Parts: sequence; structure tokens; C-alpha cells
Amino acid sequence: MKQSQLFTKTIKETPKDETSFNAQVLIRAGFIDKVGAGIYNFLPFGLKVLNKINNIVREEMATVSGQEVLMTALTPKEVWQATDRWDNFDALFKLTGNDDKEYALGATHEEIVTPLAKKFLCSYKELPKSIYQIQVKFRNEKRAKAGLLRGREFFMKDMYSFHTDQADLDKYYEEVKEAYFRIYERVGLKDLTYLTYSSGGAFSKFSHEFQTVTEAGEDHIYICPDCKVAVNREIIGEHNFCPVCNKAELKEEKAIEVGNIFKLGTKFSHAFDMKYMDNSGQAQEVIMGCYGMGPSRVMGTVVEVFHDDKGITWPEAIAPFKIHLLSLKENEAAEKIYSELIKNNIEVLFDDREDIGAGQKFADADLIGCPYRLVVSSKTLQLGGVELKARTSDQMEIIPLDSIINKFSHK
RNA sequence: CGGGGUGUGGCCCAGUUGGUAAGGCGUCUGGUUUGGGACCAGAAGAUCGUGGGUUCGAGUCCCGCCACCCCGACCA
Repeated sequence: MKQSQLFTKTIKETPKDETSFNAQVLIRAGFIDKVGAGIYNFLPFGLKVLNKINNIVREEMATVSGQEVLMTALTPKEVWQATDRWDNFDALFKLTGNDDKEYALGATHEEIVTPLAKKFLCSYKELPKSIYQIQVKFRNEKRAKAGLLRGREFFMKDMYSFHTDQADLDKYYEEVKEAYFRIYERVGLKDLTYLTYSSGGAFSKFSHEFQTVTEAGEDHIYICPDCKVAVNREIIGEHNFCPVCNKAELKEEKAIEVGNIFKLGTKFSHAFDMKYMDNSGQAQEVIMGCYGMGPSRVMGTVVEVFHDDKGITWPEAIAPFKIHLLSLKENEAAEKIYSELIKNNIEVLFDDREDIGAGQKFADADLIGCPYRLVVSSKTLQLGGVELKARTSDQMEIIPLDSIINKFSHK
């Protein structure tokens, strides 16, 4: 991508109606744009990052046999009435069609996925199955805040699994737990992310959240230093000890909930009368689990965790580009490098803008936060190459032109 | 939903005891620059969130509404 052709440009001043760091820097760098409280446009850079996160999620959901679908965002009133949530889920955005038929914008999809799965999963021979989607969700939050961390419209990966019995759900649940940690590892958050015990509802003692420790978080968790698991404050009254080792000295931290997995039991299969035939010909209620993760919230969390005073420091796996190539009045030489990188499928943002000072190009590169910066100038060409600098390092080195491709095909 | 705060060109903002809006960023033109958000000269761009009211006169004072931000409550 050539920066001279880019739809967006960076903004020097911090937007005054945002105080959360992730929103400020993502807006300034041109990743997102604000439309209203908790409502953001995703711009070219932002969409690239979001898609990278989504693709990691897709790869890991595939390892637990999740099949991707796309369900409706417009959901009829009747399905919510079936579970008694039309009047009890106050974050539902409700609307009325021309025929006076009422709908809600999808806030979660148990009410859609259960009738859907009922059509196909009828026998023990067809279970277990797991389907998921990555979709915009709508929640009428009383108070949206903190940029991408809590929006009224946000991206969610929601997966639902269907099982013949509790033991099968329990086993699958553990597999998904592992897949979630692989996702956090790949996006760079694993070291700060704790399996967190939370309230479980009617069908299991606990549900599990994945909480990433950062000052920007709005949840409070209590971490067991020995077991590396945590307890959410919402249940700390009844469980003020580590659920794994019973240790009582837990460390309080602020954290962002970047995922949540939940054993639903038969709550929804019962409401929609979803049963399967067992091998003796008896109809049995299906056991369900659900597994949520917000890619847009993950993106905001990554920004809260990976930045310095100059801008974002993207982990390589989800950076909008691997390399930011800056031409300081040497577009001809830089253009050759750019074409070579493109030819070798190495993602590069090429700052080919003319009449833009070096200072601004450096400042933009730091703000946008690609992992590696290559500078081409008369100085570097005289030294026989280009200057290479990692975003998170102060060290620069001159590398020969013919070594660039080799260097980055391996990184 | 309670409490607090803020609304002035695309963005950040100044605006005194009420007298018709200043500056910076960005944009456009010309020139000078080019390794850390450059400089000079010129230009365009504002029904001051919105609706009432007070006044000879309202960005400024009063009332309603709206939007945004923060704290809290809420967040299967």
C-alpha cells in the first residue's frame, strides 16, 4: 500500500471527546473513526488488523472442529420470547418493521442458533457439532466507554456447541479453553491473560472468562500467584480463595475481559425443544456450550497493552503491515524495494509521499506502529543499503539492498 | 439510569463587565526547505450543538432539549 494513495491520514491533535488511550491513538493513526458513543467506523488499517485477528480466530476454531456460519443480525421478537429474554435483556436494541412486526438487533445468538441446529442435529450420530460466526453484535449499553473496549456495536466471535451428554461437553469445553489460549498467544496477550473463574449460572459452578491485565481494564480480578488463574470480583464474596489450590492470598488487578466460555446445559435446547434420538430410540435434550470472544475488543486491548508515548507497537501477527518503508526523497530506489517486497508477499506500507518532511514520516511510522521500519535516503544509499529499525528498539542498522527480501521472508 | 463536565470552520482551541468571532493544525496557490510532526507569503472555510426567552444588541445571561466525555449503577 502506497501512503500517497491512502484514504486516511494521521491526525496531530488528540480528539477531545476520547480519553481512552486505544480510541485516541487508533483515531489519530487512522484505524478507526467515531460516529457516536461506542460506534466506530473501521478504516483501511483498522480493518486489516481486525481481519488478521479474525483469521487467527478462524484457524483456532478450526482446530476444535468449529464450522463457520453467518447468522442474521435482525432477529424476530418471538425467539426472544421463547426464552423470556425479550423483556429481561435490557441491552437489546428493539425495532419495529412496516408490518408492526417487532425485531431485535442480535446481541447474542442462542435464540437463533438453537432453532437452526435443531433442523440438522437430530440423532446421537450427528453429535457433537460446533458452529460459530464472526459478526457485528449490538448491545444497547447504558454507558458505552473506553473506545473499542465497550461499544454498542462491536465484533464478536460466538461459537455454540451441541452434545449428547455433560461429559462430552466438559471435554470439548477444555479443548476450546486451550484454543482460546492459543489465540491470545498469537495476538501477543498470553502472558497477561488469566483464566478467570466467574459466576456459572444454573448448569455449572463456574463460567470462565479470559481476562487481560491492564490498567485500562474495568473488571477487577484476583490472581492466584501459584496457579496463574484468577477469580472475578463478582464472585469473590463467595469464593475468596483460589478455586484450584484454595490459597487465600490473591492479588487484585484491573483487567479486560477478552473472552468468555459458558456451559449452557439444556437451558436453550429445552426452550426450543431441541432433542436428539439416543441409541435406544429415546428423545434426549441436547447439552450446549457457548464460547464468546470480541475481536474488536481484542484489538483495543492489544493497543492498551502494546504502545509507547509515540504510538502503537503492534505485535507482528496482527500488525497492519510488517514493514513501513519510508522514502526520504529517494522514491526511485524505494520503489524498487517496494516492488520486490510486494512480489515476495511481504506486507509493506510505502511512505512515498513527496513534500512531506522526514520528521513527519518518522512520527507517522511510530504512531501507526508497524513492527519494522526501513528508511531509504541518500545517506543510507551512500552507505550501501537501507536503514532497518524495529519499532520497539532504538537500534538501527544499515542492511544491503539485496539482503532485504531474505531478511524478511524469515521473520 | 443517578451525579459531574464539555459543546465555537474538517481537527485542537481563545473569546474579559453582553457590542457580530482570534490563533494553531489540516486544505488550496506560489516560493524556500528535506534524518524527527519545517519556513515565508497569500487564500478558502463558522447559520458559535439545538429550540425558545431576556435585551437596542447574545458565542457570552435565563429555560427546555440534544450530543459527547468522566464517576457510579448495569453488563446471560
